[in-house]
Amino acid sequence: MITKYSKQREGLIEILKGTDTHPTADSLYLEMREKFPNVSLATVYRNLRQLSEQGQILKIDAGTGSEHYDGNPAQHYHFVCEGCGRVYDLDMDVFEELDKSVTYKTGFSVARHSLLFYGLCKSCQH
Amino acid sequence: MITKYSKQREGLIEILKGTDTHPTADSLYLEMREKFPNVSLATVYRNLRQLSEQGQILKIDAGTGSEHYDGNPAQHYHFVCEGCGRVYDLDMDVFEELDKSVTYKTGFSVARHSLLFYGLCKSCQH
DNA sequence: ATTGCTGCAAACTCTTTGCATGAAG
DNA sequence: CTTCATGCAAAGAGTTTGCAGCAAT
Repeated sequence: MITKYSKQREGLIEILKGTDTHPTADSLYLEMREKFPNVSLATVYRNLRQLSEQGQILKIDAGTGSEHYDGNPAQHYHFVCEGCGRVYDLDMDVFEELDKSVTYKTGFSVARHSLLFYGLCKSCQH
Repeated sequence: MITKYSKQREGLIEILKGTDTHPTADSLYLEMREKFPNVSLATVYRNLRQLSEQGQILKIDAGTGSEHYDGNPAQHYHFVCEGCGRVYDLDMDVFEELDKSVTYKTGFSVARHSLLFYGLCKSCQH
């Protein structure tokens, strides 16, 4: 898991840590092109994969057709708007004991869980 | 949302209601070909989509690359094995009030939630 | 007779991979 | 000078769609 520095990866991390909009690879690519006009989509994907495998960022499978990425790797929950596809952070307590309790019940070794809420955000309701 | 009867859709429902293995479209297709040797993958996909839009079955986005389908449309939770990719039903209480509490906190209209646990199942641990 | 469903093939979207070049250590 | 990262293009996987014929109402 040795890694060499790259401007592109650094830039990607910077964008991700600086937003709470949970962008997809494609919109990250568009933002990246402003700083790095020649960056390729493949580089964005490769770095996203590496960073999420290292636990530096979070991959969110929201069921919107493409993955969303979260610069905050700490356990927290999300709301997915079925109107606009946006993903929102939720400010609510994490169920800390849940994984252990499932492990106990099932005999499976539970590493983590994901909790996603679906519905319509404020702008998509009216 | 008017629907005509079709043997293929009937057969698909039958397979789905008769298993708890949460198959993917592709493995459902393989099973379908035993009853309907000429059925096409497109038909499987079209019916899966229709049934899940009607709420007759559940689509589970487990992050394994392809969607899994569940013949039991009642709210319940799942465990995804990161070793073999299998999806298991969990026998645990549903957090009934959760959606309402998120609605209250955020102002979003929450329709449902999905809770997935990740780890290794018994056969994949040793 | 009308409308929905099917099979087939082609198209589409998202993501990964092979390869030659370039940058980091 | 060795190894990893990049850009490009091509390939891959999963899913959807257009269309002509068929089955259900």
